[in-house]
Amino acid sequence: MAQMAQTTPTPGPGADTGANTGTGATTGGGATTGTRDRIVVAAARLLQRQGYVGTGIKQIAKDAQATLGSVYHFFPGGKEAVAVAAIAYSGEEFAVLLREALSSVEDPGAAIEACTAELATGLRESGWIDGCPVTAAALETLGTESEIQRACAAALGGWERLVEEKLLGAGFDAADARELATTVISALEGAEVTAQVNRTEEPLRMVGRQMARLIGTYGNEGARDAGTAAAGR
Amino acid sequence: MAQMAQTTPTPGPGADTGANTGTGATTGGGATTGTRDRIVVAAARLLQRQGYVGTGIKQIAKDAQATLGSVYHFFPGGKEAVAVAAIAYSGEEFAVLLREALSSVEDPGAAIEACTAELATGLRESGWIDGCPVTAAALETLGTESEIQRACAAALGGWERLVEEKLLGAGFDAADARELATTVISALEGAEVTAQVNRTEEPLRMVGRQMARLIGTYGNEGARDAGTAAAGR
DNA sequence: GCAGCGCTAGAACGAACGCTCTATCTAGAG
DNA sequence: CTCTAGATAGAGCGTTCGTTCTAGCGCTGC
Repeated sequence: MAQMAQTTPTPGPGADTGANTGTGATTGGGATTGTRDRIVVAAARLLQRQGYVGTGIKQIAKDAQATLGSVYHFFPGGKEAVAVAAIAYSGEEFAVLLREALSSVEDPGAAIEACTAELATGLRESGWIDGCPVTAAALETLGTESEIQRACAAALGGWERLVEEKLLGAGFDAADARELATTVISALEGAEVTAQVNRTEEPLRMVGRQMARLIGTYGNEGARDAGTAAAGR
Repeated sequence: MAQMAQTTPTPGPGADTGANTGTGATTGGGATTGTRDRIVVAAARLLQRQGYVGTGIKQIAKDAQATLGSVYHFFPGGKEAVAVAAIAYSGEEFAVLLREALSSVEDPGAAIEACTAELATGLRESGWIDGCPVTAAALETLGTESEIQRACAAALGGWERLVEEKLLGAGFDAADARELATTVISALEGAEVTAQVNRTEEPLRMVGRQMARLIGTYGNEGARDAGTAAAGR
C-alpha cells in the first residue's frame, strides 16, 4: 500500500507464470509489463480504494489498459479470481514494506513505530484513499463462502508472522511474540481506518507510539535498553 | 447489550418484528411510524454485513417489510440518506454497549478487556458476520465526497470519547487519555476484522489483554486520584 | 503460404442497480 | 359526507453489472 507507482518491481511471489509475451500493447508505450501483471496491479489498486463490490471488471480492464477478453483470458475464474490474485499481490507488497521497516531498526518497538510513520505519510500523500488493501475486500465478502477471505486471511497472517519473527529474534517469549504480533497488526489496521476516516495522521502516530510502549514493557529477558521515548510524563 | 434488532441470521418471513409504533423516544407529536424505524434497523444490519455498495435499496425495503415507495418517502435523499441514518443508529447502538461495559468495571483496562470479550462472543454467535457497523461502509465511500464518512467519523469519535472520559475519570492525564482512547478504539476495530477473517475469538481476546496491560502501565507513577484504589488486575 | 495458438478486441446478454413515477389506501378535519 | 395530506404499493425507466461469445490480430513451426 501507500506505494503509488505501478512501476514497483512486481513482487509476484507466487503463481507467477511468466507467460507474458508483451507483444500486444498497442497503445502501451515504453517498457510494457505483461498484460496479466497490469491487470493484477490495477485490480489491487481499485480494490484498495473501492472495495470488491464497488470495483467493476470493466473498470479494472480499462485501468489496466487491457480488454475484457484479456481479463477473462488470464482469469477464467472471473472477478473473484482477479480479486484473489490482486489481494495476494497487495499482501506481498505490504509485506515488503513491513520487512524493510522491521529490519531497518533493531528495537522491535521502534521498528513498528517507524512503520506507522511510513504508513501515515503514504496515506496522506494518497489523499487518504489508499488504505489497507485487504480490509475492505475482506469485510464485504464475509457473508459469502468466497475464496477472497482466505486470501485476506493469508495476507494478514503473513504480516503477523513477520512481526512475530522480529519479536522472537529480539528474545521474546513465543506466546508473548504471537500475542503481540496479532495486537500490533490489528492495531495498525484499525489505526489506518481511523486515520482515513478522520483524514489525519494522528491515529497512526498515536498507535505507533503506544505499540512501542507496549512492546517495551516486555523487556524482561533480553538485554533491552530502556523504553523508547514513550515514557513521558 | 442493546439488542434492538432480531438476531435471525436468515431473512426469514419473520413478521415477528415488534410492532413498534411510536418507538421513537422523542415523540413530540410527529407523525412518525414504525416503518421508518424498521427501515433504519434493517439497513444498519445489512450495511454491517455487506457494506454500502453491496446492499441494495430493494433489499433494505424487503428486509424491513416495507416497500420502495415507503423508503423514498421517509428518505428522499435516497440510498445515501438511509445509510447515514443507519450508521448513526449503529453507532449509538455500540455506544450503549461500550458505555455499559465501561461503567460495569472500575478499572479502565479491565473494562476494555470485558468489552472485547463481549464483542468476541457476539461475533461468534453471529457466525462471524456482524462486525463493526461503520468500518465497511466507511472504507467503501472514502474516495467520494459522501456524507457517509462524516457519519462514520462521528460514530468513531463518539466511541473514543467514551473511552477517554473513562480514563479521565480514573485520573489519567488528558493527553494520555486521548492517545489511549484512540489506540483502544483502533485496536478494537482491527481486532474485530482480524477475528472475522480468521473466524476465531483469539484476536479480540489478545487485543483486550494487551490493551489492559498497556493501560495498566500508566498507573505506576502515582497520579491516580483517591477515588480509584490500586490497579485491579 | 498456411494451419495453429496465444492473446486482443468488443458486441451482446440477462440480471440487478438506484431512482422516478403514478395510483391506491388510510385517517382525521371540516 | 367530502377533502386532503401522509403513507403504501409496485411498475418501469435508463444504466451498469459480470459474463459469454465470436472475430481477428501477430507470431511460430512447417
